[in-house]
Amino acid sequence: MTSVENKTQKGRINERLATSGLRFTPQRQEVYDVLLHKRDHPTAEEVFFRAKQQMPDISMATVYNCLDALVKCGLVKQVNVDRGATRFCPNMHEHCHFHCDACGGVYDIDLDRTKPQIPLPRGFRATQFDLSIRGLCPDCAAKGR
Amino acid sequence: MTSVENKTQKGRINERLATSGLRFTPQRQEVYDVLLHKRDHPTAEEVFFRAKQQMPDISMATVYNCLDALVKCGLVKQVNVDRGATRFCPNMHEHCHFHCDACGGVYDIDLDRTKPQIPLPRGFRATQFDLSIRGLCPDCAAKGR
DNA sequence: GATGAGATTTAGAATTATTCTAACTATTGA
DNA sequence: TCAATAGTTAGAATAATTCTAAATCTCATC
Repeated sequence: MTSVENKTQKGRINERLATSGLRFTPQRQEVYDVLLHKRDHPTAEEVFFRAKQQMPDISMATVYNCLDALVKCGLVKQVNVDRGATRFCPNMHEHCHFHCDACGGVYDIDLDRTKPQIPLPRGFRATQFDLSIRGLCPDCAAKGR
Repeated sequence: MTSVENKTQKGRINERLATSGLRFTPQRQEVYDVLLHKRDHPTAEEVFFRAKQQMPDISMATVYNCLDALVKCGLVKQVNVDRGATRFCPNMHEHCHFHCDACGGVYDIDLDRTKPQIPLPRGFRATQFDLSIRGLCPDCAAKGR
């Protein structure tokens, strides 16, 4: 990340937090950085370990708080893969998630052009669609797992 | 349920369990009956309370075991609503779930004619699509919540 | 800069949903 | 009938998350 990119990114997170009445803190910045840095949909615990590398005193409770704040202000999405721990994702584009049954990986699938259209019975009012797909990722499919 | 329907239903559960190498037991029957009786997507705990009415000695562990067996043999589907407890559903038709943000209710939405078609990037092999929709159910929408 | 209100962080306790364990019981096939 | 196997049970253990209360930080105002 160049220093200019870094600055605009900081501006954005600061602004987003502010509009939700939340403060910009080093911990929130760090947690967000972790998510931006490696986009593999880490769990709260994984975020905690990665954040600890840069900020050894950060606590698990703070990671939960920060993730919560980032979700609330619209910078981060929660991803629920079945029963496992919640995962987090800084991709706010219209997308869904592919879960590989072999390696457990989670991949973003773009939905820009193909939002599913589901006719709902009379009276239902939908605000959010959430699609998840299971199967084999390209690597695991190639290995014939 | 008439006695004839009851008989065919018993035959079906027995057969389904058998083909998965599982035994037909009164507890599994009871748990399945609970799900068929009120199709409101109960949690394991709710199933436990309802089953206890008819079978006071049934235990929570058994309810989990039975639900697991029913899922394994293809009579029941698990429904994950966000972070909450897993819910269970005896509807094996192609369908998805609508979660009402106001009352918390879960409704089946039929997908017979409109399976979402998502173009996956090269290499991905999907085996299962899982769509969930959030919003307001007809009741809550009408009450303007 | 000092001050105080309110937000945030922290460690650890508490909670919730679920799985595990080991003893007991029931069923099935030889 | 008997042994092998499957299922049930209560309670302990675990995993993920939320709660609590004290300490710390931040920001607007003096």
